[in-house]
This record gives sequence, C-alpha cells and structure tokens, in this order.
Amino acid sequence: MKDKIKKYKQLNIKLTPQRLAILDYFEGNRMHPSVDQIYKHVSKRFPSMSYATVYNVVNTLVKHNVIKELSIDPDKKRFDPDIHTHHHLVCIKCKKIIDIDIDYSLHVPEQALDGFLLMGNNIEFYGICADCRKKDKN
Amino acid sequence: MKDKIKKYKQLNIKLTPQRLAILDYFEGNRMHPSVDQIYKHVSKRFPSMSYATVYNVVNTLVKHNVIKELSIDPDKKRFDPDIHTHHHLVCIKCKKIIDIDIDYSLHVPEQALDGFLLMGNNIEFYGICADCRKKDKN
DNA sequence: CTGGCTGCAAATCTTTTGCATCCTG
DNA sequence: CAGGATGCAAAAGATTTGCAGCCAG
Repeated sequence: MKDKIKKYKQLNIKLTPQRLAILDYFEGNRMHPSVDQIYKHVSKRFPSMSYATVYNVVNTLVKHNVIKELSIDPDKKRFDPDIHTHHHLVCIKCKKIIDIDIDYSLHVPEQALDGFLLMGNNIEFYGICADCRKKDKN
Repeated sequence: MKDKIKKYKQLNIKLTPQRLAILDYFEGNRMHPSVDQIYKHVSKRFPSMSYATVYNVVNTLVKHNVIKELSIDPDKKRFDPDIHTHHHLVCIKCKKIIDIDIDYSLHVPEQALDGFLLMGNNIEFYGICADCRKKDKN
C-alpha cells in the first residue's frame, strides 16, 4: 500500500482520490480498457466521477508516460498500463486484446525508409481468441 | 476507362456516379485518406455529395473488400485502397502514412497463442517522416 | 419497375472545453 | 494559500440512422 503511493508520487502529479482509483484500476489490469470501461468501473465506488475527469486523468497519464494510448480499436481509444515495448493479439470478433511479450527486431532497409527516422514499431496480430472459438463451436 | 468500369462491375455493387467518383479518388491513391478528406475531394466535382453517402460508400467498399479500414489514427478512421498485405510507416508529427512493402514472416509460439487462431498481422513502424524532419531544421 | 442508393436532418457516441468550486501539496 | 483538479453542462467531431425521393440494373 505504502509502496503504491510511493510509486505514484514519482509521477510528479497531484494525487487525488479519483486519480488513485483510476491508477488502481490499471494496476495489473491486462484488459486494455476504454474510457467507457474505466468510467463504468471507477464510478461504482466513486459515484461523483465524471467522464471529463476520466478523460483528463487518462490524458495526463499518457502525457506522463504511465499508460499508453492504443489505436487498435478504430471505434474508441484503449489504454495499456504496460508501457514497455510489447505487442498484441487482437480478436476480430470480441476485440479482446492480449499482450504478447516477444521481441521482434525488424529491419527496414534505408531505401524503403527514404529519409524517414525510424523510432519503433507496433505489431498487431489478429485472429480469433480461444473464447470466441469455443463459442463458435456451440 | 472501359477497363475501370469492367473492374468495378466485378464488385457486384450498384455503380452510382458517387461511388465511381470515390472509387476514382482511391485509384492509385497512396495517402490513406479519412472520410473527411474523401468528402472534401469528391464534393468539389460533386457538390451534392453528403457525408452520409461517403460513409455509406466506404462502409460498403470495406465490406466488399475493395478497401481496408485502418486503425492507425486514433482520432478518425482512415482507408487504404491497397488490400494486399503490407505494412506502414507512420509519422508521429503529421500522421502521414507511407506504405512499406516488405514481407515479414513473424512466428508466434503455440504457447504464447494459447488457443488463439492466428490469421495475420499488421506492423506499424512509427517515427518522423522526411518532410517533418526538414521542417524541424528550419 | 423495384430494390438499393442518395441526401438531408436528427440522433448517437466519443472527446474536448469553459467555468465555478474544491483540494492537494 | 495557490495552482492545478474535479464536475457539470455545453460544444465539437465522428459516425449512424430514418426516411422520402431517385436511379441503376
């Protein structure tokens, strides 16, 4: 508990109860939630929470590099509390996003870059998750 | 010209002037436009064109596998008339999207898949494009 | 001729903004 | 105590929908 607070303090942002609730929700959360999901979850214990605050908080956290904004779902932004480089399996049926922790070092030839300064890459593997495959069989 | 019509007829969709105008705009277009850009371009020659029609048409084309919806830009959907598997360089400054035609065969170990049925992957290389690098130097 | 398409307006959803009030540091 | 954060409502964008009239096949 104390550790958590200490960890959050390093972020150099004001720690309000709302922010702590959202940080707690992200803690160890592997579901890459949308603002909507964050709001629904956090507002249970925090009925006064507003969408604007959720947006404010996630935007702040993105700016401070605590979470990452994902553009995997074209319909709404989703957020990833794991900021170290990794990739994703994306289910095209239920839109579940699963972390995948393999390091691929992809080379792009100079000629293809044509002056582009390469800084990194995101790999999105798509397909159908185990759950959806099970459902299909029914 | 005839070829184009013939090609479009294979799509098995009604060919309206609006659809032809949008298909023409996509023809050989490498800029991965958003609905907004499509509307602005096509409505020049087609002042009666409405946003709803652009949305209808691109959704139809996506369903018929003529174009691909990209989720690279979290703020708006963008569309790619090149449906064969390829990847992208994405400029984090101007959001320009550049095609990259290298085939990477990425293996994911069974154990990481854990029942996930893998169907393909998209790789998004991010960085800063030549144009933006030039501008920065000024 | 007929079903599907267009165009318009309204509705919906996501995200942002303005502002008064509140509270952390 | 001050500056930044919250909460609310309103605004701004993106996208969808309902529906009457139109037109490609």
